Parts: sequence; structure tokens; C-alpha cells
Amino acid sequence: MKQQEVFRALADPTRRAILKRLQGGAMSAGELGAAFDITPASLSHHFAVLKQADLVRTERRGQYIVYSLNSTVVEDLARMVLDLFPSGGARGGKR
Amino acid sequence: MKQQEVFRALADPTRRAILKRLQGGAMSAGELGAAFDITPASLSHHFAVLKQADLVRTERRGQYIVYSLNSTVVEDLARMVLDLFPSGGARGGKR
DNA sequence: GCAATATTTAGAAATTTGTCTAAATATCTA
DNA sequence: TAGATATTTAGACAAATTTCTAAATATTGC
Repeated sequence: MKQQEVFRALADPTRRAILKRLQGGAMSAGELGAAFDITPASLSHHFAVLKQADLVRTERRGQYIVYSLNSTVVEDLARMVLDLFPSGGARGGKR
Repeated sequence: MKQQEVFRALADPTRRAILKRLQGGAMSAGELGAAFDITPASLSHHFAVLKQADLVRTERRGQYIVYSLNSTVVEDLARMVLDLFPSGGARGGKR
């Protein structure tokens, strides 16, 4: 897993909002972008960053390109975060 | 908790390395910086970002300023991350 | 108080990032 | 095939970020 790509991807609020929005289920780029006040081109850029970090998956469905969350990453992601703190190894403290 | 500050802080590899290094215990700025090939001024900048995100604490000890991990944030941090994914509420899937 | 050490602040330069417009590519439908 | 819709790519530009050097601040010990 590309740690740097992932953290970088999460650093932008628009991208986090995109991930949030995808919790509701897969969505086309246009549908997804309707919630944001930036151009499709800018959106596309954000999608690319998320994809590079392997946080989302894409599938062309006819005219549309459908985005979905890559949920398998969540575990790695959680590990990466916890790994930044002590006692994060085996069932961290405080649990 | 300032979500944006935290994610932004974690986006830089040097800052993540600093956090990692602090896992070994509290350390003065100089000691901490010895591991990196950047000037004290640049280091200081990174410290400021980490502090703003409330990820580290500082305490002056004589001439030195000692940095330590703010471990209490780990739970919030984990929550923020998991919150970006579905089924993140109660003991997510795949566990 | 003064010199030495530790760290931060200020200001500038280089790089990266987010956004835009314009153009390109892909698919659908008439 | 042509036109309409959906999305991405290319190139430019402004804003943010990382880094540097030089100077400022804080503390220790003589």
C-alpha cells in the first residue's frame, strides 16, 4: 500500500467529502460531482488522486463512469494510522 | 478536534517520521531533528504544524524544548479515519 | 552581563497543489 | 455518421507548502 499516496489523498477536504459521499453507494462521476462547486475537470483530478491511492474503484457503465469505495483499504488505513502511535501494535491500550 | 489540521499534518512524510520517532519517548527538538537532513528552522516549522494539529505536546526543560506524542488523539484520529468508510460505526466488517 | 547553545521567527525561493478553460476521448441515440 | 452527453487530459495560473538563510529569543554557566 502506498502510504504516502493515501495520506496525501486524505489531506484534501473535497476528497474526504467525496469518500463520505460514496458511503451511500456507488455513483457516477457526474452524480458525485453535483454536490461540489467545482468544475468537472477539477473533480476528475480529485478522482485521479483517490484512485492512485487505491481508495476508490472505477467501472465504466455505458456513458458513465461509476465510482465506488474500495473498502478493503480501510484495514490497512487504520493500521497505518495506529502505527503512528505507541501501543498500536497488538490491540492498543485504552480499548 | 481540527480534522483538517490533523490530516494535513499527516500528509507529510517528514512529519510522520517525527511522530514515529517520538514513539520511543519524549525528545528535545535537536535530538529529534538529528535524524533528518533538514535545517533546524525547517524542523521547527514541522513541529509547529504537528502542534497545531494537537498531535504533539511541548514542554520547556531548561535550554531544551521537549516534544512528546499526544497519545490521547489516537482515538479521535482512528475515528476520523474509520468515519470515512462505511460500516465504520460499530466494529467494522472483516475483523 | 556575556558568550555559548537551543529553538523559533521572518522573509524569500522553489516546488507542489487545486482550480480553471479549452480540447480530446468515449459512448449513446437518432 | 452526426450530435449530444459524460468524463478525462493538457496547459496555464494562483495559492499553499517546503525549504533555506539570517536574525531574534530564551536559557545556561562563567
